[in-house]
Amino acid sequence: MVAQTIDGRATLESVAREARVSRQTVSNALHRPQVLSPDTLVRVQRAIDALGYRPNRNAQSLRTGESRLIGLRVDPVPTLSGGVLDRFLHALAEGSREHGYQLLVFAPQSPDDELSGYRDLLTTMTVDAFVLTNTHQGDPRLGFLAERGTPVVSFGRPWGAEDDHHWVDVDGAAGTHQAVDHLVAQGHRRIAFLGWPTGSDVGDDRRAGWAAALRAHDLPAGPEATAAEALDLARAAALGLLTGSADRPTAVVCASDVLAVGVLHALHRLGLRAGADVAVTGFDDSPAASLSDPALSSVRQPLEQVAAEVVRVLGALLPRRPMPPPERPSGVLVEPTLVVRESSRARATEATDRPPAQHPTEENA
Amino acid sequence: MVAQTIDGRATLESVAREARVSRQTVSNALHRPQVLSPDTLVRVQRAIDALGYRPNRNAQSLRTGESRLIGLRVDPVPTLSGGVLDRFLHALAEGSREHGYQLLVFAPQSPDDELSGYRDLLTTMTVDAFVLTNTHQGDPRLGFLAERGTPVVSFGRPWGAEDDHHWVDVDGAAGTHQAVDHLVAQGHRRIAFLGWPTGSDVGDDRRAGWAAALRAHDLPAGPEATAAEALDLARAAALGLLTGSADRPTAVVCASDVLAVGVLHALHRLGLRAGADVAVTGFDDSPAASLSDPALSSVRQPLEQVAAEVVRVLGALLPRRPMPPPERPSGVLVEPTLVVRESSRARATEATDRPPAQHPTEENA
DNA sequence: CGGGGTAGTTGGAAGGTTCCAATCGCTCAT
DNA sequence: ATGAGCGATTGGAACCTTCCAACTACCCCG
Repeated sequence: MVAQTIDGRATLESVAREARVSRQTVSNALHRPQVLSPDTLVRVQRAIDALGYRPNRNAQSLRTGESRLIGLRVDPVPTLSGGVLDRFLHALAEGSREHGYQLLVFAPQSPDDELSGYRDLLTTMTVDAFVLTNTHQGDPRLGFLAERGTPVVSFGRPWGAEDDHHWVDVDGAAGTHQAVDHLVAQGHRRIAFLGWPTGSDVGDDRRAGWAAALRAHDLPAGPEATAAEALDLARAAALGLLTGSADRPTAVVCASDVLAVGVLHALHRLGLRAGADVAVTGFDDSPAASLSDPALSSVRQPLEQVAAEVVRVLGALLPRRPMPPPERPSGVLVEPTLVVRESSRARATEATDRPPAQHPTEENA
Repeated sequence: MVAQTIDGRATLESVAREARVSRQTVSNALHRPQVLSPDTLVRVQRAIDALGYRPNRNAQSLRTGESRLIGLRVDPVPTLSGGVLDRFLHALAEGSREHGYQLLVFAPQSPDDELSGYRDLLTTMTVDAFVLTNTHQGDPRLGFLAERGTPVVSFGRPWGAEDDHHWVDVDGAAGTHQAVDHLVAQGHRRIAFLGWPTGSDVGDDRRAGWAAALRAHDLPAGPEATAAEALDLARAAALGLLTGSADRPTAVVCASDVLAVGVLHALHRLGLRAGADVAVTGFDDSPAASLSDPALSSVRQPLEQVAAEVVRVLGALLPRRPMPPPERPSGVLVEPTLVVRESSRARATEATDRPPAQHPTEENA
């Protein structure tokens, strides 16, 4: 009985013949099995298995107008630095698959027209939705996509006024706050901050967490400095921070791992021991963090969780149901976790200090 | 005149009406413009522009049986470590686009069935071809895909006997050979190697380059050691290498950046200065390389070039022409480049040495 | 002046799916 | 007994494109 089509690909039609039912019944077996009588269902199932039938995705997409693909742009200059993209991408692909979607990764086409890539994928009906990363204030993509009703979720919140889109973000301020908590628990009182130049939303947020934590602990505002995301600039700024005033900070919270490594270098140059003399924390837990000497404590973004949330929010937007409830734009903020390593751990002499249980160490991170 | 369809999407049909020609003529205008009379062509073109028409990719795919998507699996444990995936992915997306293809990124489904993801994407006609990474000897994917004639190019050569598929790879041996050349030019004579445990094809290849280079320079085989890809193991192995024998090596070539950073740590622990006392080179030029102290010289894989070659080879395989010439499997080997930083540069006192011009320094890398 | 060739253009069909309206076979209440 | 009602199943149409065969002018040559 098992009669394949010429080129071996089973179709709805061929399955229907095999099971001696109509096309539509096979389709129902796949999409609304409850409407079929039990014995018909098993008969169709058997035929499907026998022929190894899998629906042709292109035909489905053509008919339904949905491609079940989610677009994600990868930029030439990595917007998600140092291995962050790796983790996020995998988590996103995984999550999408669980919702029956797949990920289409594309590169920007023309640097002048920011939107062309998105427009193309939409008008050719190649993708149903987008995940945006690295959105900035007044990002033209948000308006453009909202205008044509494309489901969009951005990794990164709308820092500006209009938050008329869905987003998922990591609470950077909570991350630096955690870092300060940890340092205070280690006995530190003068805690400095090394951040990016003012004006970057993410950077300002991380600074705010540090400042708020100092206030929460009734500590005076520590010294601070800024440097762009480059090792030599960070090192120079750190030198200033560590030699500038009479009472040197005993700890430095940084807005990124690169900045933190700059501090480590500065300490080394000054003959100070990171961890023992001055504690340092970074942000992002990039691969470099565990390789630095001493290993760098760093705030780790829960990218798997971010990706899962992104997919969840997108999933609610996607299957264009009849009369979609005018769902208000939803924002989700997830908490990062400090990974404690040597750069912020007191040495053996102070090992009697109760280790703060809420902060995972490398082993269980 | 400009009459959009109800929901705003232009179709071939609507363009045809607008230009007062038949559907087929519009299709010809897109695919075989030379068969149209010049004035018809411009008339159709005008209509296309006026309506903003772009062909529906799903309909095209259904009709032609080609989705114009290339599948790439991203694995939970990053097979391309430390930012390598970032670069490769972007380059691949870019290259695909230039050939009219796009990249579909998927996560493995069930860990037990290695092939299920590939099979699904094929039988649902979601992708036309695959790019494989991290292929190993007897990789089941190669046989499976070859069996059903799927175009495949792997990043990584078939180390085993049967090389019946197309591949692009980086000449790791050439990379370590370059490193040795550079070190010899700096006056080093006792050059050690720190690699991975024997049995890894990639690792063995990198070791072979080091060994061959020593022979080429008439140098005795230096000491060597192995460690798995972990910082503490690398450090321990490096300590053995540096303290084991009477005449300590003055340079260590490593099979990875992690191993090299382990050597840096060991040197620091021994009170030796990396670069000045013992030169060190890594492999992959991961972000951590430029952050280490001192900055690590490292062999950089030309991933952009690899991706371009992958797409080129795939491009030749893809449009299923009538009677495809039984093209023999082609292999492409591209050369990596050593990026020289402080970890392998003699200090100021020896700055009179002529810097080897063939090796780019960080600035022009 | 009629027939073969050609450049340009055309309508029908197919590709595999889902939506829609209709049909079939029963049961149950009247 | 009969028609309403319901669960189960069905065929036709549509989604949009490309392939194929055919058709229309028109030119040229015999």
